Amino acid sequence: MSQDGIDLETSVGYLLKEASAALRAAMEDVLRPLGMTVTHYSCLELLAQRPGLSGAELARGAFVTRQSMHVLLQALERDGFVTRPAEPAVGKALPARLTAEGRRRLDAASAAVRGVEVRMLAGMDAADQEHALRCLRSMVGSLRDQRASEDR
Amino acid sequence: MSQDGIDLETSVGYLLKEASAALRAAMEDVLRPLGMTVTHYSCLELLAQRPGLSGAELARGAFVTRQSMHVLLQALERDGFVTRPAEPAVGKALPARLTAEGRRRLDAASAAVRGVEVRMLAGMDAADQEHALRCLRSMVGSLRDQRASEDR
DNA sequence: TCCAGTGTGTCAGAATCCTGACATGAGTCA
DNA sequence: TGACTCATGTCAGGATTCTGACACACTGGA
Repeated sequence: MSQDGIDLETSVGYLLKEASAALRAAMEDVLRPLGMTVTHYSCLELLAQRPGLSGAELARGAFVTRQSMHVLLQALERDGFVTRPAEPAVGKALPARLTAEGRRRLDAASAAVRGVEVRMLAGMDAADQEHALRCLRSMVGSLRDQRASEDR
Repeated sequence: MSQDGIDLETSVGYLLKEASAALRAAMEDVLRPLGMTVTHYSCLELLAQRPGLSGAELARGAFVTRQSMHVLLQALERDGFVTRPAEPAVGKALPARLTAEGRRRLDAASAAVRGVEVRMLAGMDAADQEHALRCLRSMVGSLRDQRASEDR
């Protein structure tokens, strides 16, 4: 078998993907009864914490392209969960904001997602969680540096 | 702002998604010059470590549906990287195996991906990595238990 | 023996997301 | 002022993935 390759059982990268997939599946399970998708929820949650974000900024925060966020925002606006000015006040960016209805929908979804996260962290004490946060931030930072150094 | 919602800066779930997205982007960057996609690579790596896996098993290991893995396997077989018997020896499962050419392709890709993982873990010592592995395994386990208890 | 349950391969259609491209507005610098 | 770069919104097309469905094969219990 020529011991090269990456051992899946001890690969941080594989575990990372596995955990992310499991989290996404669990979120889909609790969001489906609410008629929401994960990207749906991510967009609303971002807007709640940082009102006035533009479509491109929301896309970066939700890890999708701005084209995908564009169609999502159109749907959210059509359904009355989000409002955007008809014309940009400055530049081209259209700052989006939650409507009262959007906030209501988000509150239900947010509670469900928080439940998922709590259950995900069961079995880990506060020190473990703090350490996990530091490790994840370190990984993100290292990957970003590496990517930037390849000028792209 | 009514302090509900999930603080994105301190949410393990958000960081998890961010790290996973960054890892995937970095892998795409190094695999693109080799003419491979991440799912492509995942399938080959899985087969190298566990020869004879069926399409459904590969799908679970690569976190896609078995329908998606089905079309991927057709392409890999057409390109001569993977072989499968024309008829199942037992049951319906068709055990897949890497060809010599597939193994060659994988070796190059595997080295590139290992480089990404090494750079991702830069700044973390052995103890940190071991701790991160335990945390990730704990999260996966908790999420799976929760999902199983809802019988689906 | 029969039969329900589970796992697998496969086909067809739909939904989702991305790549490519274009035009516009703002900032920078010579 | 004008050229250049960068970020944004938007449209069109294509690629990828998923959902739904069907048929078949093994297993275990009634």
